[in-house]
Amino acid sequence: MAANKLDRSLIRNLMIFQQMSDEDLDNVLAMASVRQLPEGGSAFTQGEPATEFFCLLNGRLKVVQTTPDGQQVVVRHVNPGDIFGIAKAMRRTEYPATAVAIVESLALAWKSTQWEAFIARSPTLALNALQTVGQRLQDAHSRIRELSTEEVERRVAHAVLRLVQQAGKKTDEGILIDFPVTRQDIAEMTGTTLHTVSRVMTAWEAKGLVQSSRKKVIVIDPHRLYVLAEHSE
Amino acid sequence: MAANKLDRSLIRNLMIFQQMSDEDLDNVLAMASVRQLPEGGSAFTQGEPATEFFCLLNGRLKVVQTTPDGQQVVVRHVNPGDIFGIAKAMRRTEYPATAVAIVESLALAWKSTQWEAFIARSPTLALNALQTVGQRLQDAHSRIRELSTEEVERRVAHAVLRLVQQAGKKTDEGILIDFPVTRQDIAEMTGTTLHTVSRVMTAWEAKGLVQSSRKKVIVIDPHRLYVLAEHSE
DNA sequence: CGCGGGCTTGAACCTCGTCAAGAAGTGTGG
DNA sequence: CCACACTTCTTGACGAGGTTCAAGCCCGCG
Repeated sequence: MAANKLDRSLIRNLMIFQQMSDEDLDNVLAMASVRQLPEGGSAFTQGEPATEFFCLLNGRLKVVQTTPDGQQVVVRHVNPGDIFGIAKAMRRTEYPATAVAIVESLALAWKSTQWEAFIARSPTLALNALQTVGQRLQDAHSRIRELSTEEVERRVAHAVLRLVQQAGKKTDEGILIDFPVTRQDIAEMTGTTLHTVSRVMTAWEAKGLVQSSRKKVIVIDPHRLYVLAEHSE
Repeated sequence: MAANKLDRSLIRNLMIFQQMSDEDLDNVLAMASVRQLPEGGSAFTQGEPATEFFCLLNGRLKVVQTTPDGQQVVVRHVNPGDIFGIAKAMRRTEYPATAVAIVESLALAWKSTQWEAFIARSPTLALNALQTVGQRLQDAHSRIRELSTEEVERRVAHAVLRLVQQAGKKTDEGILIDFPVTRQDIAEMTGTTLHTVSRVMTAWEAKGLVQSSRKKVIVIDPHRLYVLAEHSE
Protein backbone atom coordinates (compact mmCIF):
# COMPACT_ATOMS: atom_id res chain seq x y z
CA MET A 1 0.00 0.00 0.00
CA ALA A 2 1.39 3.38 -0.99
CA ALA A 3 1.81 5.95 1.71
CA ASN A 4 2.14 9.27 -0.01
CA LYS A 5 -0.69 10.74 2.00
CA LEU A 6 0.94 10.06 5.35
CA ASP A 7 1.54 13.07 7.46
CA ARG A 8 4.75 13.94 9.23
CA SER A 9 2.85 14.43 12.44
CA LEU A 10 2.33 10.69 12.58
CA ILE A 11 5.92 10.07 13.45
CA ARG A 12 7.18 13.51 14.39
CA ASN A 13 6.90 12.82 18.11
CA LEU A 14 8.23 9.32 18.18
CA MET A 15 11.31 8.82 20.28
CA ILE A 16 13.13 7.12 17.50
CA PHE A 17 12.68 9.93 14.97
CA GLN A 18 13.53 12.69 17.38
CA GLN A 19 15.69 15.47 15.96
CA MET A 20 15.12 14.63 12.33
CA SER A 21 14.40 17.41 9.88
CA ASP A 22 11.02 17.70 8.19
CA GLU A 23 12.63 16.82 4.92
CA ASP A 24 14.18 13.66 6.31
CA LEU A 25 10.90 12.70 7.91
CA ASP A 26 9.13 13.08 4.61
CA ASN A 27 11.73 10.93 2.96
CA VAL A 28 11.36 8.27 5.60
CA LEU A 29 7.62 8.31 5.20
CA ALA A 30 7.85 8.11 1.45
CA MET A 31 9.58 4.78 1.78
CA ALA A 32 7.08 3.39 4.23
CA SER A 33 4.12 1.22 3.51
CA VAL A 34 1.14 0.77 5.77
CA ARG A 35 0.24 -2.59 7.20
CA GLN A 36 -3.04 -3.37 8.80
CA LEU A 37 -3.16 -6.32 11.15
CA PRO A 38 -6.39 -8.00 12.21
CA GLU A 39 -6.60 -9.31 15.75
CA GLY A 40 -4.47 -12.45 15.89
CA GLY A 41 -2.57 -11.55 12.72
CA SER A 42 1.21 -11.40 12.81
CA ALA A 43 3.57 -8.75 11.46
CA PHE A 44 6.39 -11.25 11.25
CA THR A 45 7.04 -14.82 12.29
CA GLN A 46 9.80 -16.47 14.26
CA GLY A 47 12.45 -17.96 12.00
CA GLU A 48 11.48 -16.24 8.78
CA PRO A 49 13.93 -13.90 7.00
CA ALA A 50 13.93 -10.41 8.48
CA THR A 51 12.89 -8.46 5.41
CA GLU A 52 11.07 -5.59 7.09
CA PHE A 53 10.98 -3.49 10.20
CA PHE A 54 8.02 -1.64 11.63
CA CYS A 55 6.62 1.17 13.69
CA LEU A 56 3.29 0.70 15.43
CA LEU A 57 0.81 3.53 14.82
CA ASN A 58 -2.04 2.19 16.88
CA GLY A 59 -3.28 -1.04 18.36
CA ARG A 60 -1.20 -3.44 20.44
CA LEU A 61 1.06 -6.40 19.75
CA LYS A 62 2.79 -9.05 21.76
CA VAL A 63 6.16 -10.47 20.79
CA VAL A 64 6.24 -14.19 21.45
CA GLN A 65 8.97 -16.81 21.39
CA THR A 66 7.90 -20.40 20.94
CA THR A 67 10.03 -23.24 22.26
CA PRO A 68 10.63 -26.37 20.17
CA ASP A 69 8.04 -28.20 22.27
CA GLY A 70 5.44 -25.52 21.77
CA GLN A 71 5.56 -23.54 25.01
CA GLN A 72 5.25 -19.82 24.54
CA VAL A 73 6.99 -16.93 26.23
CA VAL A 74 5.87 -13.33 25.86
CA VAL A 75 9.07 -11.40 25.27
CA ARG A 76 7.50 -7.95 25.33
CA HIS A 77 4.55 -5.88 24.28
CA VAL A 78 4.59 -3.37 21.45
CA ASN A 79 2.76 -0.12 22.12
CA PRO A 80 1.84 2.68 19.74
CA GLY A 81 4.99 4.58 18.77
CA ASP A 82 7.33 1.65 19.31
CA ILE A 83 9.53 0.33 16.56
CA PHE A 84 9.78 -3.43 16.29
CA GLY A 85 11.16 -6.13 14.09
CA ILE A 86 14.52 -4.42 13.84
CA ALA A 87 16.36 -7.74 13.79
CA LYS A 88 18.13 -6.79 10.58
CA ALA A 89 19.43 -3.58 12.12
CA MET A 90 21.21 -5.80 14.62
CA ARG A 91 22.50 -7.82 11.68
CA ARG A 92 20.37 -10.81 12.36
CA THR A 93 19.04 -12.45 9.24
CA GLU A 94 15.92 -13.94 10.80
CA TYR A 95 13.27 -12.76 13.20
CA PRO A 96 13.89 -14.32 16.59
CA ALA A 97 10.23 -14.14 17.59
CA THR A 98 6.70 -13.66 16.32
CA ALA A 99 4.74 -10.41 16.63
CA VAL A 100 1.02 -11.01 17.09
CA ALA A 101 -1.70 -8.36 17.13
CA ILE A 102 -3.70 -8.48 20.35
CA VAL A 103 -6.23 -6.08 18.88
CA GLU A 104 -6.65 -4.83 15.35
CA SER A 105 -3.54 -2.75 14.68
CA LEU A 106 -1.92 -0.43 12.19
CA ALA A 107 1.79 -0.21 11.53
CA LEU A 108 4.26 1.38 9.15
CA ALA A 109 6.63 -1.01 7.44
CA TRP A 110 9.98 -0.45 5.76
CA LYS A 111 12.25 -2.80 3.86
CA SER A 112 15.14 -3.87 6.08
CA THR A 113 17.51 -2.85 3.34
CA GLN A 114 16.51 0.77 3.84
CA TRP A 115 17.82 0.84 7.37
CA GLU A 116 21.34 1.71 6.30
CA ALA A 117 20.03 4.48 4.08
CA PHE A 118 18.15 5.94 7.02
CA ILE A 119 21.25 5.96 9.15
CA ALA A 120 23.31 7.60 6.45
CA ARG A 121 20.71 10.32 6.18
CA SER A 122 20.34 10.88 9.89
CA PRO A 123 23.08 9.51 12.13
CA THR A 124 21.22 10.38 15.30
CA LEU A 125 18.75 7.73 14.28
CA ALA A 126 21.38 5.12 15.12
CA LEU A 127 21.89 6.69 18.52
CA ASN A 128 18.17 6.73 19.15
CA ALA A 129 17.91 3.13 18.11
CA LEU A 130 20.78 2.28 20.41
CA GLN A 131 18.98 3.95 23.25
CA THR A 132 15.78 2.07 22.47
CA VAL A 133 17.51 -1.27 22.32
CA GLY A 134 19.47 -0.37 25.43
CA GLN A 135 16.25 0.25 27.29
CA ARG A 136 14.93 -3.11 26.18
CA LEU A 137 18.10 -4.75 27.38
CA GLN A 138 17.58 -3.17 30.79
CA ASP A 139 14.03 -4.42 30.85
CA ALA A 140 15.15 -7.89 29.88
CA HIS A 141 17.71 -7.92 32.68
CA SER A 142 15.04 -6.84 35.13
CA ARG A 143 12.93 -9.76 34.10
CA ILE A 144 15.87 -12.12 34.43
CA ARG A 145 16.41 -10.83 37.92
CA GLU A 146 12.74 -11.28 38.75
CA LEU A 147 12.58 -14.78 37.33
CA SER A 148 15.74 -15.72 39.20
CA THR A 149 14.94 -14.34 42.61
CA GLU A 150 11.24 -13.69 43.06
CA GLU A 151 8.35 -15.97 43.75
CA VAL A 152 5.38 -16.20 41.48
CA GLU A 153 3.08 -13.76 43.25
CA ARG A 154 5.61 -10.94 43.06
CA ARG A 155 6.40 -11.69 39.44
CA VAL A 156 2.75 -11.54 38.55
CA ALA A 157 2.47 -8.27 40.45
CA HIS A 158 5.35 -6.85 38.46
CA ALA A 159 3.83 -8.02 35.21
CA VAL A 160 0.49 -6.42 35.99
CA LEU A 161 2.13 -3.17 37.05
CA ARG A 162 4.09 -3.18 33.80
CA LEU A 163 0.84 -3.57 31.90
CA VAL A 164 -0.60 -0.66 33.87
CA GLN A 165 2.41 1.41 32.88
CA GLN A 166 2.06 0.53 29.22
CA ALA A 167 -1.67 0.45 28.77
CA GLY A 168 -3.30 1.71 31.94
CA LYS A 169 -6.46 3.70 31.46
CA LYS A 170 -8.19 5.42 34.33
CA THR A 171 -11.82 4.50 34.87
CA ASP A 172 -14.05 5.14 37.83
CA GLU A 173 -13.57 1.57 39.05
CA GLY A 174 -9.78 1.75 38.84
CA ILE A 175 -7.05 1.45 36.25
CA LEU A 176 -8.06 -0.71 33.35
CA ILE A 177 -5.58 -2.59 31.19
CA ASP A 178 -6.64 -1.29 27.83
CA PHE A 179 -6.52 -4.48 25.81
CA PRO A 180 -7.62 -8.09 26.31
CA VAL A 181 -5.39 -10.00 28.72
CA THR A 182 -5.97 -13.63 29.58
CA ARG A 183 -4.58 -15.57 32.53
CA GLN A 184 -2.61 -17.50 29.97
CA ASP A 185 -1.01 -14.29 28.71
CA ILE A 186 0.07 -13.28 32.17
CA ALA A 187 1.39 -16.79 32.74
CA GLU A 188 3.50 -16.48 29.61
CA MET A 189 4.85 -13.16 30.84
CA THR A 190 5.88 -14.53 34.21
CA GLY A 191 6.96 -18.08 33.54
CA THR A 192 4.17 -19.80 35.35
CA THR A 193 0.84 -21.49 34.53
CA LEU A 194 -2.58 -20.00 34.01
CA HIS A 195 -3.75 -21.97 37.04
CA THR A 196 -1.35 -20.29 39.38
CA VAL A 197 -2.13 -16.88 37.91
CA SER A 198 -5.79 -17.54 38.44
CA ARG A 199 -5.26 -18.48 42.07
CA VAL A 200 -3.09 -15.44 42.71
CA MET A 201 -5.58 -13.08 41.15
CA THR A 202 -8.61 -14.43 42.92
CA ALA A 203 -6.69 -13.94 46.15
CA TRP A 204 -5.98 -10.33 45.15
CA GLU A 205 -9.57 -9.82 44.24
CA ALA A 206 -10.59 -10.96 47.72
CA LYS A 207 -8.17 -8.42 49.18
CA GLY A 208 -9.57 -5.67 46.98
CA LEU A 209 -6.35 -5.10 45.02
CA VAL A 210 -7.72 -5.84 41.59
CA GLN A 211 -10.92 -6.74 39.90
CA SER A 212 -10.90 -8.99 36.92
CA SER A 213 -13.06 -10.99 34.66
CA ARG A 214 -12.71 -12.70 31.32
CA LYS A 215 -9.81 -11.09 29.44
CA LYS A 216 -10.13 -8.00 31.60
CA VAL A 217 -8.02 -6.67 34.44
CA ILE A 218 -8.70 -3.59 36.53
CA VAL A 219 -6.22 -2.53 39.17
CA ILE A 220 -8.05 -1.04 42.12
CA ASP A 221 -5.15 -0.33 44.45
CA PRO A 222 -1.91 0.18 42.48
CA HIS A 223 -0.02 1.27 45.55
CA ARG A 224 -0.67 -1.83 47.60
CA LEU A 225 0.10 -3.91 44.53
CA TYR A 226 3.38 -2.05 44.18
CA VAL A 227 4.26 -2.69 47.81
CA LEU A 228 3.51 -6.35 47.28
CA ALA A 229 5.75 -6.42 44.20
CA GLU A 230 8.71 -4.70 45.85
CA HIS A 231 8.79 -5.41 49.55
CA SER A 232 9.19 -9.11 49.71
CA GLU A 233 6.97 -9.33 52.76
CA MET B 1 47.28 6.44 33.44
CA ALA B 2 48.40 7.77 30.08
CA ALA B 3 48.13 5.49 27.11
CA ASN B 4 50.24 7.00 24.39
CA LYS B 5 52.21 3.83 23.93
CA LEU B 6 49.20 1.71 23.12
CA ASP B 7 49.27 -0.03 19.79
CA ARG B 8 46.49 -0.05 17.25
CA SER B 9 46.72 -3.81 17.01
CA LEU B 10 45.23 -4.00 20.48
CA ILE B 11 41.84 -3.02 19.24
CA ARG B 12 42.14 -3.37 15.47
CA ASN B 13 40.38 -6.73 15.45
CA LEU B 14 37.64 -5.98 17.90
CA MET B 15 34.14 -6.29 16.53
CA ILE B 16 33.20 -2.89 17.78
CA PHE B 17 36.01 -1.03 16.04
CA GLN B 18 35.65 -2.84 12.76
CA GLN B 19 35.97 -0.68 9.66
CA MET B 20 37.64 2.26 11.38
CA SER B 21 40.63 3.91 9.76
CA ASP B 22 44.04 3.72 11.38
CA GLU B 23 43.87 7.40 12.09
CA ASP B 24 40.56 7.08 13.89
CA LEU B 25 41.83 4.14 15.86
CA ASP B 26 44.83 6.13 16.99
CA ASN B 27 42.55 8.93 18.04
CA VAL B 28 40.37 6.58 19.99
CA LEU B 29 43.37 5.09 21.71
CA ALA B 30 44.77 8.50 22.54
CA MET B 31 41.72 9.20 24.62
CA ALA B 32 41.82 5.89 26.43
CA SER B 33 43.33 5.18 29.79
CA VAL B 34 44.35 1.78 31.05
CA ARG B 35 42.75 0.25 34.08
CA GLN B 36 44.13 -2.72 35.90
CA LEU B 37 41.73 -4.69 38.05
CA PRO B 38 42.85 -7.10 40.75
CA GLU B 39 40.81 -10.24 41.27
CA GLY B 40 37.61 -9.17 43.01
CA GLY B 41 38.03 -5.53 42.03
CA SER B 42 35.23 -3.79 40.19
CA ALA B 43 35.36 -1.57 37.11
CA PHE B 44 32.11 0.10 38.09
CA THR B 45 29.41 -0.32 40.68
CA GLN B 46 25.66 -0.60 40.49
CA GLY B 47 23.95 2.73 41.08
CA GLU B 48 26.97 4.99 40.65
CA PRO B 49 27.04 7.62 37.87
CA ALA B 50 28.08 6.16 34.54
CA THR B 51 31.20 8.24 33.92
CA GLU B 52 33.20 5.75 31.90
CA PHE B 53 32.90 2.90 29.47
CA PHE B 54 35.38 0.13 28.88
CA CYS B 55 36.89 -2.48 26.65
CA LEU B 56 38.38 -5.60 28.17
CA LEU B 57 41.88 -6.41 26.95
CA ASN B 58 42.46 -9.53 28.96
CA GLY B 59 41.16 -11.27 32.02
CA ARG B 60 37.53 -11.98 32.76
CA LEU B 61 34.69 -10.13 34.48
CA LYS B 62 31.20 -10.92 35.61
CA VAL B 63 28.41 -8.35 35.55
CA VAL B 64 26.23 -8.72 38.61
CA GLN B 65 22.95 -7.21 39.69
CA THR B 66 22.18 -7.16 43.38
CA THR B 67 18.61 -7.13 44.63
CA PRO B 68 17.57 -4.86 47.53
CA ASP B 69 17.69 -7.87 49.86
CA GLY B 70 21.19 -8.83 48.77
CA GLN B 71 20.61 -11.68 46.36
CA GLN B 72 22.87 -11.61 43.35
CA VAL B 73 22.21 -12.38 39.70
CA VAL B 74 24.98 -12.77 37.14
CA VAL B 75 23.77 -10.80 34.14
CA ARG B 76 26.60 -11.78 31.82
CA HIS B 77 30.30 -12.40 31.56
CA VAL B 78 32.76 -10.03 29.92
CA ASN B 79 35.39 -11.65 27.77
CA PRO B 80 38.51 -10.16 26.23
CA GLY B 81 37.51 -7.86 23.37
CA ASP B 82 34.07 -7.07 24.77
CA ILE B 83 33.01 -3.54 25.48
CA PHE B 84 31.12 -3.00 28.70
CA GLY B 85 29.74 -0.27 30.90
CA ILE B 86 28.14 1.49 27.95
CA ALA B 87 25.19 2.60 30.04
CA LYS B 88 25.76 6.21 29.07
CA ALA B 89 25.64 5.34 25.38
CA MET B 90 22.13 4.14 26.03
CA ARG B 91 21.47 7.41 27.80
CA ARG B 92 21.32 5.91 31.23
CA THR B 93 22.91 8.07 33.87
CA GLU B 94 23.83 5.28 36.26
CA TYR B 95 25.33 1.85 35.92
CA PRO B 96 22.60 -0.75 36.31
CA ALA B 97 24.98 -3.40 37.58
CA THR B 98 28.45 -4.05 39.01
CA ALA B 99 31.36 -5.42 36.98
CA VAL B 100 33.66 -7.61 39.06
CA ALA B 101 36.96 -9.09 37.95
CA ILE B 102 36.97 -12.86 38.30
CA VAL B 103 40.69 -12.93 37.65
CA GLU B 104 43.17 -10.10 37.45
CA SER B 105 42.18 -8.11 34.39
CA LEU B 106 43.20 -5.26 32.14
CA ALA B 107 40.81 -2.88 30.45
CA LEU B 108 40.79 0.31 28.44
CA ALA B 109 38.61 3.08 29.80
CA TRP B 110 37.09 6.14 28.17
CA LYS B 111 35.11 9.01 29.58
CA SER B 112 31.43 8.55 28.79
CA THR B 113 31.35 12.05 27.38
CA GLN B 114 33.65 10.95 24.58
CA TRP B 115 31.14 8.51 23.21
CA GLU B 116 29.38 11.12 21.12
CA ALA B 117 32.69 12.30 19.73
CA PHE B 118 33.52 8.76 18.70
CA ILE B 119 30.23 8.40 16.88
CA ALA B 120 30.67 11.68 15.07
CA ARG B 121 34.08 10.54 13.90
CA SER B 122 32.98 7.11 12.82
CA PRO B 123 29.26 6.53 12.35
CA THR B 124 29.67 2.82 11.77
CA LEU B 125 30.69 2.64 15.40
CA ALA B 126 27.08 3.28 16.33
CA LEU B 127 25.95 0.50 14.04
CA ASN B 128 28.49 -1.86 15.51
CA ALA B 129 27.38 -0.94 19.00
CA LEU B 130 23.79 -1.50 17.98
CA GLN B 131 24.71 -4.93 16.76
CA THR B 132 26.53 -5.72 19.98
CA VAL B 133 23.66 -4.59 22.15
CA GLY B 134 21.24 -6.39 19.86
CA GLN B 135 23.14 -9.61 20.39
CA ARG B 136 22.99 -9.13 24.12
CA LEU B 137 19.28 -8.55 23.89
CA GLN B 138 18.91 -11.86 22.06
CA ASP B 139 20.94 -13.58 24.73
CA ALA B 140 18.83 -12.03 27.45
CA HIS B 141 15.66 -13.22 25.75
CA SER B 142 17.10 -16.70 25.52
CA ARG B 143 17.72 -16.69 29.22
CA ILE B 144 14.22 -15.43 29.89
CA ARG B 145 12.87 -18.28 27.82
CA GLU B 146 15.04 -20.76 29.70
CA LEU B 147 14.10 -19.43 33.10
CA SER B 148 10.43 -19.49 32.14
CA THR B 149 10.19 -22.91 30.60
CA GLU B 150 13.08 -25.13 31.62
CA GLU B 151 13.83 -27.04 34.77
CA VAL B 152 16.96 -26.51 36.75
CA GLU B 153 19.08 -29.28 35.29
CA ARG B 154 18.63 -28.03 31.73
CA ARG B 155 19.29 -24.44 32.75
CA VAL B 156 22.51 -25.45 34.43
CA ALA B 157 23.45 -27.41 31.32
CA HIS B 158 22.87 -24.33 29.19
CA ALA B 159 24.90 -22.17 31.54
CA VAL B 160 27.84 -24.56 31.48
CA LEU B 161 27.72 -24.83 27.70
CA ARG B 162 27.68 -21.05 27.48
CA LEU B 163 30.80 -20.95 29.65
CA VAL B 164 32.40 -23.50 27.35
CA GLN B 165 31.58 -21.27 24.40
CA GLN B 166 33.06 -18.22 26.06
CA ALA B 167 36.02 -19.64 27.87
CA GLY B 168 36.44 -23.24 26.86
CA LYS B 169 40.02 -24.47 26.61
CA LYS B 170 40.87 -27.91 25.31
CA THR B 171 42.91 -30.07 27.62
CA ASP B 172 43.58 -33.78 27.45
CA GLU B 173 40.96 -34.43 30.12
CA GLY B 174 38.26 -32.43 28.33
CA ILE B 175 37.21 -28.82 27.89
CA LEU B 176 38.21 -26.67 30.81
CA ILE B 177 36.41 -23.50 31.79
CA ASP B 178 39.35 -21.16 31.79
CA PHE B 179 38.61 -19.20 34.94
CA PRO B 180 37.45 -19.99 38.48
CA VAL B 181 33.76 -20.91 38.66
CA THR B 182 32.05 -21.77 41.91
CA ARG B 183 28.76 -23.58 42.40
CA GLN B 184 27.47 -20.29 43.72
CA ASP B 185 28.40 -18.55 40.46
CA ILE B 186 26.52 -21.11 38.39
CA ALA B 187 23.57 -20.80 40.76
CA GLU B 188 23.53 -17.04 40.18
CA MET B 189 23.61 -17.62 36.44
CA THR B 190 20.66 -19.99 36.50
CA GLY B 191 18.43 -18.70 39.25
CA THR B 192 18.89 -21.57 41.64
CA THR B 193 20.93 -22.42 44.74
CA LEU B 194 24.46 -23.69 45.09
CA HIS B 195 23.04 -26.81 46.73
CA THR B 196 21.00 -27.76 43.70
CA VAL B 197 23.90 -27.01 41.37
CA SER B 198 26.11 -29.23 43.48
CA ARG B 199 23.63 -32.09 43.32
CA VAL B 200 23.18 -31.74 39.58
CA MET B 201 26.89 -31.68 38.95
CA THR B 202 27.74 -34.65 41.12
CA ALA B 203 25.08 -36.56 39.19
CA TRP B 204 26.74 -35.52 35.93
CA GLU B 205 30.10 -36.50 37.26
CA ALA B 206 28.75 -39.98 38.01
CA LYS B 207 27.50 -40.19 34.42
CA GLY B 208 30.86 -39.09 33.06
CA LEU B 209 29.61 -35.84 31.56
CA VAL B 210 31.82 -33.48 33.50
CA GLN B 211 34.54 -33.52 36.04
CA SER B 212 34.77 -30.80 38.61
CA SER B 213 36.42 -29.75 41.77
CA ARG B 214 36.75 -26.56 43.77
CA LYS B 215 36.22 -23.62 41.42
CA LYS B 216 37.03 -25.80 38.46
CA VAL B 217 34.82 -27.34 35.79
CA ILE B 218 35.89 -29.63 32.97
CA VAL B 219 33.37 -30.78 30.41
CA ILE B 220 34.14 -34.32 29.34
CA ASP B 221 31.27 -34.97 26.96
CA PRO B 222 29.96 -31.70 25.50
CA HIS B 223 27.70 -33.50 23.07
CA ARG B 224 25.77 -35.46 25.65
CA LEU B 225 25.53 -32.32 27.74
CA TYR B 226 24.12 -30.50 24.73
CA VAL B 227 21.53 -33.20 24.17
CA LEU B 228 20.57 -32.93 27.81
CA ALA B 229 20.21 -29.17 27.50
CA GLU B 230 18.09 -29.23 24.36
CA HIS B 231 16.05 -32.37 24.21
CA SER B 232 13.79 -32.12 27.24
CA GLU B 233 13.98 -35.88 27.83
C1' DC C 1 -29.88 -22.39 23.25
C1' DG C 2 -25.90 -24.81 22.87
C1' DC C 3 -21.02 -24.54 22.04
C1' DG C 4 -16.39 -23.11 23.03
C1' DG C 5 -12.97 -20.47 25.08
C1' DG C 6 -11.71 -18.76 29.32
C1' DC C 7 -11.73 -19.15 34.33
C1' DT C 8 -11.90 -21.49 38.96
C1' DT C 9 -10.86 -24.86 42.25
C1' DG C 10 -9.60 -29.15 44.48
C1' DA C 11 -6.24 -32.88 45.24
C1' DA C 12 -2.09 -35.37 44.32
C1' DC C 13 2.43 -35.06 43.22
C1' DC C 14 7.07 -33.43 42.66
C1' DT C 15 10.83 -30.35 42.09
C1' DC C 16 13.64 -27.60 44.49
C1' DG C 17 14.74 -24.53 48.34
C1' DT C 18 15.76 -24.52 53.20
C1' DC C 19 17.99 -26.13 57.23
C1' DA C 20 21.73 -28.55 59.12
C1' DA C 21 26.02 -30.79 59.59
C1' DG C 22 30.23 -31.99 58.13
C1' DA C 23 34.13 -32.91 54.79
C1' DA C 24 37.71 -31.25 51.84
C1' DG C 25 40.60 -27.70 50.10
C1' DT C 26 43.19 -23.11 50.57
C1' DG C 27 45.47 -19.59 52.75
C1' DT C 28 47.72 -17.39 56.73
C1' DG C 29 50.34 -16.57 60.73
C1' DG C 30 53.12 -18.26 64.25
C1' DC D 1 55.81 -26.70 58.71
C1' DC D 2 51.85 -27.12 61.33
C1' DA D 3 47.56 -25.31 63.26
C1' DC D 4 43.67 -22.71 62.66
C1' DA D 5 40.33 -20.19 60.14
C1' DC D 6 37.80 -19.66 56.09
C1' DT D 7 35.80 -20.81 51.91
C1' DT D 8 33.89 -24.17 48.97
C1' DC D 9 31.56 -28.27 48.25
C1' DT D 10 28.71 -32.43 49.55
C1' DT D 11 24.82 -34.81 51.35
C1' DG D 12 20.64 -35.86 53.93
C1' DA D 13 16.03 -34.74 55.67
C1' DC D 14 12.05 -32.09 55.29
C1' DG D 15 8.50 -29.15 53.64
C1' DA D 16 6.62 -25.34 50.86
C1' DG D 17 5.40 -23.55 46.58
C1' DG D 18 3.86 -24.54 42.23
C1' DT D 19 2.74 -27.79 38.47
C1' DT D 20 -0.15 -31.27 36.80
C1' DC D 21 -4.41 -33.61 36.41
C1' DA D 22 -9.22 -33.42 36.52
C1' DA D 23 -13.69 -31.62 36.78
C1' DG D 24 -16.92 -28.21 36.39
C1' DC D 25 -18.54 -23.37 35.93
C1' DC D 26 -19.44 -19.08 33.62
C1' DC D 27 -19.88 -15.90 30.05
C1' DG D 28 -20.41 -14.38 25.37
C1' DC D 29 -21.40 -15.49 20.77
C1' DG D 30 -23.19 -17.71 16.73
